Amino acid sequence: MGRPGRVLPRSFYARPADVVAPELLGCVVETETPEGLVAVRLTEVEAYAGEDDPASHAWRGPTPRTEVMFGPQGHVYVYFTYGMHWCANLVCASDDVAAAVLLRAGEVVEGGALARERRGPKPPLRRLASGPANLASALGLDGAWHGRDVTHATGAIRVRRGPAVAAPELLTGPRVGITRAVDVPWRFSLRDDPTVSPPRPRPVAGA
DNA sequence: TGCATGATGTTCT
DNA sequence: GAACATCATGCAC
Repeated sequence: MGRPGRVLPRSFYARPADVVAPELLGCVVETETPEGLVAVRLTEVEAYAGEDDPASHAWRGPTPRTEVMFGPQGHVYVYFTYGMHWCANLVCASDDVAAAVLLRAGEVVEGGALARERRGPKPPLRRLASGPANLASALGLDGAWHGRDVTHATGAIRVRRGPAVAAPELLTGPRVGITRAVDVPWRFSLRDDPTVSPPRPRPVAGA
């Protein structure tokens, strides 16, 4: 009974990333593996527009790494960064627009024991899936998941619609951890939610 | 409580 | 060879 609404259809993702992103807040990402099921309610996401967005990995056109974003929407783009972390995006828009939404943080609502096992004993509960690499880790996501379809109710990864988020609970601001297009307010999060990762000061380039 | 820094490897110039 | 959609730790206050 704890399950939220139905699995989001492909049409949900067939819109610009900055439209899809805020609507993903409150929705629940589930991964199912032999180890068990983990479900995370999204509290923080970021939109990346593709080739028109200098901050996007797809900015310079398709590469072996980013070609999933140039494919059909409703798939997951998983990338490895900083030599040790996996991060996950949901591909949006249309086949010829490489837009995606980065999953930045969430609240573990099911499978807490398994998420804890994956993340180790140290992090407090609210930080099990706080931050894009932590979220991916809690869900057990890695390169093996790259390109998978998230729109099938029977798939190993899927996204369920959550309760609608009221406007006052929605917070927008600049994206985190990037050096280009830093002023574009495409970070979306739930106000006052303890699982949202703190904004960190950007390095002052050449100050 | 908050900032500075090291870890660690893939991707692109 | 440099940059990178990050995280945890350590030290200062």
